[in-house]
Amino acid sequence: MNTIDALPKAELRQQFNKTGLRFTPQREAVWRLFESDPAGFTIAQVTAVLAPQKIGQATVYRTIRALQDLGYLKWVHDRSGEHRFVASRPGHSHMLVCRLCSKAVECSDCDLSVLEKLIASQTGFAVEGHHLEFFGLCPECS
Amino acid sequence: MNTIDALPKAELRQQFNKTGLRFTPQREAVWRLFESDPAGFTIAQVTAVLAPQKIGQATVYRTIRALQDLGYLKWVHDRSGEHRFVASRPGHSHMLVCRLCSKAVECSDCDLSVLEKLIASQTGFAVEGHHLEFFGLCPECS
DNA sequence: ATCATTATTGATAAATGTTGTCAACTATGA
DNA sequence: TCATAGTTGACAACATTTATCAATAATGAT
Ligand SMILES: [Zn+2]
Ligand SMILES: [Zn+2]
Ligand SMILES: [Zn+2]
Ligand SMILES: [Zn+2]
Repeated sequence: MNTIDALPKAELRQQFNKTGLRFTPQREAVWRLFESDPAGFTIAQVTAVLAPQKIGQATVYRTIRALQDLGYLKWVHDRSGEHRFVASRPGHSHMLVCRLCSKAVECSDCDLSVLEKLIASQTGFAVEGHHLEFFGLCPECS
Repeated sequence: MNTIDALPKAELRQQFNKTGLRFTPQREAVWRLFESDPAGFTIAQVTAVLAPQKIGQATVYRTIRALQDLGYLKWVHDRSGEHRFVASRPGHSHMLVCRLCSKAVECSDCDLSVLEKLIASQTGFAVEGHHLEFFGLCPECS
């Protein structure tokens, strides 16, 4: 059960190539791992899981950064405040993270423009963007 | 120019003591540093600044965690995604972070309940809380 | 103010986490 | 198929975080 619909392999390859990056088996392995679990992984977890497949940690770091830059990976916060990476679609969105099963689902259609205008008028701050993360219980855990 | 009004030293001491913690000169020094600059600091910056005062990095780590637990320190993200700590008042709030001068101001009175209800009805997620961070330009940098 | 209690400190070491290097390798477009 | 240029992983170098512990000092009670 995935957070997002399976991403065509060709699309991802194209996105990599567009930036001069190559879509290698190692990078595909990292992506497939994220796609396999909507709860996401910390970097340490990814290296641990992929170690048997002989994928070096340098590659893990590089790939996670690349996927982030392409918008296919976003981070959410753990209870302890550390970052966990989660598969996502490119573009701005918010994340809903389950307190129990840690599943994260992406939410793209929430509008904060009213709030941003309110802040602008109250504080004089010119808001350009935001990061918003929700936590609670997913339907299955409720 | 501080983000927040100066916090009475006695209040902070009391908050520490209430939890069985002691308000030491080292802890006060760390707090004063955060209070002195609304842009906040990364852990590395704090240790660098306080090194001449012979404050060990272990103490810095311990104190930052304690201040966080008491609610007097919150983190924001800088461009690279790393955490910077900023003085704050206990309780839930949002942060407005300036893209240019990095100043962070706390914003306590924004209501997301409407949005949370919308999410609940759209996704079945029972929202319990959130983390919201704005970025843009402060009045001085606009 | 003095004291006994008990948390705190900082130096050091140990453990983790992250980035740099580079020769061998391989995905890509022509 | 081939030349080009990005990628890999082992390893080292570096950075960050946590653990230890004897000496020190803040606290609440007296
Ligand atoms: Zn759940
Ligand atoms: Zn973060
Ligand atoms: Zn809020
Ligand atoms: Zn500014």
